[in-house]
Amino acid sequence: MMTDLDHFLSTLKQSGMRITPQRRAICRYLSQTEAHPTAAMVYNELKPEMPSLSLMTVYNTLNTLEELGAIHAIGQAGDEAVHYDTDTEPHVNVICTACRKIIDVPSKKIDALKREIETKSGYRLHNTRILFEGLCPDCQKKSS
Amino acid sequence: MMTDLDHFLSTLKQSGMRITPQRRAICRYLSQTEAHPTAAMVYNELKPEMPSLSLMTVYNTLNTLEELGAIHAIGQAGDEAVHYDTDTEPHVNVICTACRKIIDVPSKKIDALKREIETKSGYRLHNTRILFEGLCPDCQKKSS
DNA sequence: ATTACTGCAAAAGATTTGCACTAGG
DNA sequence: CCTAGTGCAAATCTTTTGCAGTAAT
Repeated sequence: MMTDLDHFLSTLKQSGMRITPQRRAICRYLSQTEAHPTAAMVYNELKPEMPSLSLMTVYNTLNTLEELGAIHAIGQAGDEAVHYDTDTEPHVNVICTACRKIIDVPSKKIDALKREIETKSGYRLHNTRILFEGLCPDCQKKSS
Repeated sequence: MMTDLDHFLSTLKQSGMRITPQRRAICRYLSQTEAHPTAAMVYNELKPEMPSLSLMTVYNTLNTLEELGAIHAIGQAGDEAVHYDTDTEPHVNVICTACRKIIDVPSKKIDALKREIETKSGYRLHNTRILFEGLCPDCQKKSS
């Protein structure tokens, strides 16, 4: 079976990029996390087990992976920094304005929306970023 | 007739905020522009006619207007800074990856998508940010 | 052996903060 | 009059750049 980790690594290799221990660690983290991490989050998670890792390498690797289309930048989620999404299929990101949790929600409606916008605007679309903000079930309970 | 400018100013006033010449100028610019400006763009546009204006006041005012819901931040559009949108109705922003032009496109499908996501996720949604990236008609011609 | 990658330090760019002065209500 | 707003300078935070040493292929 082809794991997500293998997918990331072979994407790098096929583009002529070298597989370094740092990149391997970053890809492994990305393939295992449910979060939508920022560069700083990746760095803080991996730093303990790889003290030599520098934040700059994290930025480099995330940029490279994004250019190769293996991950997507979903922009700042109401906060400071750019969050990344390892799910590259069109889907909706939903973020809780209270606890900042981000989840992915698929929808069959996205494709039709994209085609409608393409027709109406005349643009040829190749990237989709849909973000809803709201209160997650947990935070709804807490606030009531 | 209630102009957009009046709308912005009365929103400020009703929240107990003072109407200063700077805020009036910023609101006037926002009500007249077709662009999706960043703070720096607003500043550069108004600086010639109001040399005393400071970038900081622009940030303050845009933040205030956003908190009041009069404008929306649409996040960085692939580039550096946060762009603002004076259209607060749910709609799609489409940005050209070549010339960076941003247009608004309405769609009746957004409401159904939002309801679907609300049902599937359990989140109570209150903000919508939909961004498509692609090539605008002009840039398609140029590249062919 | 090459050449790309890493990591440090410093830079760049956007946004925020502290504070004295000014002016809107 | 009194408080909020302004504008300056400096701080902060994220991200990028320059460069010498290091390591992947």
